[in-house]
Amino acid sequence: MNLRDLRYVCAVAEHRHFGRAAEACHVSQPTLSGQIRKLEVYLGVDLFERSNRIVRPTPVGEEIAARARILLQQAAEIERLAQAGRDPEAGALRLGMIATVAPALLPLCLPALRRRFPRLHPGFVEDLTDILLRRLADGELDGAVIATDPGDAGLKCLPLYSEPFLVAMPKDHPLATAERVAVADLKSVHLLLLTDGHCLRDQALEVCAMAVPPGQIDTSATSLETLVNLVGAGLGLTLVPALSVRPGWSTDPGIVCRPLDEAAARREVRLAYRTGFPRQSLLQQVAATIREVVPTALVTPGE
Amino acid sequence: MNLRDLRYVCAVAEHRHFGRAAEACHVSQPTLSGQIRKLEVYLGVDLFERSNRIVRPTPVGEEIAARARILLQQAAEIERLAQAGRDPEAGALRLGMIATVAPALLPLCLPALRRRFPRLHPGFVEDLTDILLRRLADGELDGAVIATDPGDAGLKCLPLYSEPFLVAMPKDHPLATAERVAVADLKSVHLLLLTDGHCLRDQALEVCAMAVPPGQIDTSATSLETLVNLVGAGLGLTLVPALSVRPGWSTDPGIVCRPLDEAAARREVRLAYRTGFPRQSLLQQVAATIREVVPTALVTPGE
DNA sequence: TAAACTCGATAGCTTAAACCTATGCATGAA
DNA sequence: TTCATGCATAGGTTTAAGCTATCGAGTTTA
Repeated sequence: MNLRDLRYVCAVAEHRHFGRAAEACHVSQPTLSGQIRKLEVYLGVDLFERSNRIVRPTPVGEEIAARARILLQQAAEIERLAQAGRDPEAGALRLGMIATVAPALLPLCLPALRRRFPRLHPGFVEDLTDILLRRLADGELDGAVIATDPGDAGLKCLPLYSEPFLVAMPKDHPLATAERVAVADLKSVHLLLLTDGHCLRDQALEVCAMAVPPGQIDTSATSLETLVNLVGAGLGLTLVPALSVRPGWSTDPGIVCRPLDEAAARREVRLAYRTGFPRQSLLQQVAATIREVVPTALVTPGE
Repeated sequence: MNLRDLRYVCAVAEHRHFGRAAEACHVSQPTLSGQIRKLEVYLGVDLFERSNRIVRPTPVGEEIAARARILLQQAAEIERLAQAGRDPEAGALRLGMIATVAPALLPLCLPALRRRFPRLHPGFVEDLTDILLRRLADGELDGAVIATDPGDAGLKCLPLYSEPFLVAMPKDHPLATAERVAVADLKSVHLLLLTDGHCLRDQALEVCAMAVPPGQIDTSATSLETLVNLVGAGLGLTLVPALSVRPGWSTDPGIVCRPLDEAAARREVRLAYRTGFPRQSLLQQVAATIREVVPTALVTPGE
């Protein structure tokens, strides 16, 4: 049995005339007759009663035609669904972001994404890089904004922006007097870090060319916000990604941020996705949109 | 798009593996891959994400597979429906009967039909021959028990039984003394008839070789029962089909029935049906069943 | 009563497409 | 590096859906 066969049955049931039904189906009358006959043999029932002048559906034929009509409507529905799905800028797009990016980037890119892709329903998840990458690989996410090379096979990246680290310190800290901070000076200060798993923790340590300072585990924070408050309380210094710096910090917790003298003290923020993901062109446009809303100084040439 | 294609989509969505899905569909892997690819091109959407080691339905693919599953179930339902309809002894069978047959024949044949065709749901309509034949031709009835040649093109008949007419008269009527009544004697009696349209009226007149007796129109009855009561009241004589004779008549209205000396004074009761009717074999068995329950003396050799 | 007409069925052929086997190619594991 | 896995591609075969032409039963018209 076939969708075509069912179309033929419906046509004959409607027109009660093989010739006109064939015309409606855009096939010749013998073709339609043959297919109907074949279906009748296959089903083992007569669907139509062909007395000489008139064609009449049998009770079974009537019932089958009625159900076939419904079925064909649903088939058409599926095609319409596909048509809607053909628009890659429509539907849900599930994105992940690492915790040191999301609070700074979301307020910037969300309005832009809404404007640029009005039919898109973006969803956001904030988590550690490893967890985001696992969910991405599992198909739970369509993309993830991270700051490290995913390395993982089957994933690719689109560059978003290159973000320098700033040193955050209390207003009255000795290093705050200079315009820039020398990386070498950081070795002698008390560096506050995020908890394990945050890429920013590892990157901060790398910039300072330090291993985990023993005995500092108690000062690990779970968010940049907390970290900055700890700095304001005079517990130490920390590195803050440029995009996360807030003007309010200087007035409220009394924090100043100074750039480093090392140009390499930065992180590359990128959008990771599965190589097989079918809406890659959408992701490229999403990446472009994000680059547009990030301060131009940070944006890398892009793909 | 095709039912087969949808089956393939469901299989891949379920197994998440082209090879195993192909196996489940009893086709080779390239065949299945090709068909899926073709459907994707036709629909204009990727249904599956083939990253190297894993196959995953896209959101659209997932949705389409879910709907396809429902659709395929309904298609299977149609086939099951046909299978049930394949049994010609099941379902409704709409039969008509003329009014001078139904009251006598129904009580005889209904129990037998129920026993012989337990899955059949026979329905009965009692009306005049012409109306029954029109409804038969229109497809509102599947068969009609009548006592005349339908003549109408497109209809055929199965013989049921050959029914002699008896003369019904009051107990004390002069003709009641003889064992048989001579047809010639009927010319001089007052013959009571059914209203116009009943075949029995025409046949009674034919037996008596009479035209409509003028001035007798007021004595026309609409049922045999009434006619017999009129006879009992002494208003005249009438012809009664053998099967309609009731033993109670001799005690209650005081009627006797006598056979005629003319063997041709009878009617041929038959089952008419459309030549194109698909369940003719069922009708033949129904006719045979009716012949079995009619007193053997009346039954004709049959088809 | 014959001729024309209607309409579904049949015959014979053509073409499209579904299917097969064999092979390629990319990726991940030993 | 080699092997294994798994989907895609290539080329050829077969099924079946399609066509035109024609038949034949049953009506209608002349």
